[in-house]
Amino acid sequence: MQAILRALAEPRRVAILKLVRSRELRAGEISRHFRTTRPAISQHLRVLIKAGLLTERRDGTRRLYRICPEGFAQLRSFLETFWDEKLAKLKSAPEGEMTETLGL
Amino acid sequence: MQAILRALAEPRRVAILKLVRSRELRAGEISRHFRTTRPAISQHLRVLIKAGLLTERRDGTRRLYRICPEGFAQLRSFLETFWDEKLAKLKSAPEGEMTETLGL
DNA sequence: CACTAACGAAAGCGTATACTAACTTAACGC
DNA sequence: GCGTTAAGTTAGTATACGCTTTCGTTAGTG
Repeated sequence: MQAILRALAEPRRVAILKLVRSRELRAGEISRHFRTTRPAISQHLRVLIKAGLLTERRDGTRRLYRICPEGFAQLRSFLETFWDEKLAKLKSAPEGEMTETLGL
Repeated sequence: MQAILRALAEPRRVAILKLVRSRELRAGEISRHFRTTRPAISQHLRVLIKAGLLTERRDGTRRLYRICPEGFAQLRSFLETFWDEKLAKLKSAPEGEMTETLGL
C-alpha cells in the first residue's frame, strides 16, 4: 500500500498516469510531454510499475504503457475506510501498521 | 492536490490518520502510539493539517486532532478520474498540471 | 508569582530520492 | 553485419525530508 502512496507523491508520476489514463502510450511519447530527460521518466515508469499502477507491454523495440486498474482498486478500498468511518471500525480492528502502536 | 498525496506518502502519517479516524485525540495520545519522539509526530501533524487531511482544535494547553473530511473528499474526486475513464476525459480536457506538456 | 504540564518551533544532521550524463541493450532496415 | 532508432541501466550528485535536541510558549495549579 505504501508503495502506491509513495509513487503518487511525485507530481510527474501523477502526470504520467494522467497521460496513460485514457490510452496506451509509448515511452517516447510520454517523455516528450515533459521537459526532463528521458531516463528520468524511465525511472518514474519503473516506480509506477513496481507500485502496481502501471503495466508495460513490449512491441518490438517499443514499450507501451497503460494504467493498471488493480493498483487503483487497491488504493480505492484502502481509502474507503477513511470516508466511511463505520467501515473503518470493522476493517481495522487489529490494524496492519499498528505493530508499532502500543507496542514495541 | 499534491500536498495531500505527499502527506500520505509517509507511513507514520497514514498511521496517525488511522488513529484519529474514529475519534478525536490529543497530541500526547497520538505520539504515545509511536516509538519516535513527540516533536517528530508534531511535525507530521503540521504536514497533515497543511494538506487539509486533519484539523486542530485547542482546549487549554491541549490540542485535539481530528480527521478533516474535506481533504479526503478532494482526494476522492481526484482519484475517481482514474477508475472512471469516461469521467476523466470530460474532466481534464485542458488538464491542470499539463502546463509542462507540449510546451516548454 | 513560581512551578509544572502539554505542546510547538527552530536548528542541525543523515539519509532517501529525483535528476543528469554516459553507457548498454534490443529490434529493425539496408 | 552495420548503423539507426527506441528504450533501459548505472554511477554520481544535489536537494528534500524526516528525525533528534534544545528552547520557547501557553495554560493550569499551589
